Amino acid sequence: MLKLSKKADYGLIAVRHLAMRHLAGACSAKEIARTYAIPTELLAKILQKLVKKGLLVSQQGAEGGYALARDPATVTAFEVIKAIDGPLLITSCVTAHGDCSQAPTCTVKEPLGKVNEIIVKALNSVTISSLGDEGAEPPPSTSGLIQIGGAPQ
Amino acid sequence: MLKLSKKADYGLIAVRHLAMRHLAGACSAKEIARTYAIPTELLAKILQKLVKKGLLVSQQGAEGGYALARDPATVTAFEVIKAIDGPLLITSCVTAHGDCSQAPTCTVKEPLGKVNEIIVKALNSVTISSLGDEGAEPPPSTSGLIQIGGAPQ
DNA sequence: CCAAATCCGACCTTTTTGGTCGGAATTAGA
DNA sequence: TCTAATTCCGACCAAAAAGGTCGGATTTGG
Ligand code: FES
Ligand code: FES
Repeated sequence: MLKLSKKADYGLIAVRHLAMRHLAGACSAKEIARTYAIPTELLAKILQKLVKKGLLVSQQGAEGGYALARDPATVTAFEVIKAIDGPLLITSCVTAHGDCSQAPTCTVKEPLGKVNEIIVKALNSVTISSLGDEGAEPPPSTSGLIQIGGAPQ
Repeated sequence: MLKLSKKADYGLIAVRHLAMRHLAGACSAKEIARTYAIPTELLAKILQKLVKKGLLVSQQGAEGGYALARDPATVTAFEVIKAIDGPLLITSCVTAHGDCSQAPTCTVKEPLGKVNEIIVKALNSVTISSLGDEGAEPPPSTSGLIQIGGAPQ
């Protein structure tokens, strides 16, 4: 259905949270989970994935926790999503075994590939620090409301 | 995982096929299915969905089949996808009951909403007739510059 | 030593997706 | 009129993915 996974969403939220207190110490998974009402163990697993990909660093032991590995301005939403959900491929032909029976006759994967590129570019233009702005200052006037979903019927 | 469903892919292929023989007669689901090695009944159900949404017209009885309801140049990939998979919403918060527990504290759905708009625009810039010719004809408008993060304020 | 925390992998449940089946209604043509 | 071809429609099923949980090992600061 072309939607982001909840894990990726959680990861984005957590990374943004870490970015805001980047210069402070590390932050435990439990604390982040409680702040945003995310299942603790699930968030922990997501964060561990991000550690493995090198986006975060973890400090074990008491008073430990997670922290950003790089500057928030250099980390993009696409990196976080890719680390959690795997490579972003809009075309559904890419199963694990790569055996799309339609591949020889499929006529839409090429134009769709271009769309894929556009999405990646869009996601890459969103840095973690730019996510920070949104929440730090509560928007007093909701003038720029985003409306995309059309009336279905 | 942010990927298109196979049904949507099948639908795109079928619609494109119909577009190529737009001026010829109708085309049976079985014929299309065989051409592209798609399960017949599954394709039929997809086509029926498109009929219900008004993108296709169907002719019952012997020698019947499906045909495009409108000019191929006026139908976009986004319409086909939306008809099959429902409204395109990248944020995972939008379940059927709309009960995202993170909604009050979520800090990423707004910037992600902008990304969503970009995707919709990209999908809307791909018409069915442009799928028809594989001649690498890049859509001249709407796809040149992508800028989302830089809301200057 | 002990408590707090990450780490890690296995496991389960729910939801979504892809695919199938059988039969009713409709239509063109013999 | 009769029949074959075809759309139509809803229910059903199986596989996969997503979301979430658990228990234990390991590390670290006090
Ligand atoms: S369906 Fe796999 S190539 Fe398009
Ligand atoms: S997770 Fe639902 S609002 Fe972001």
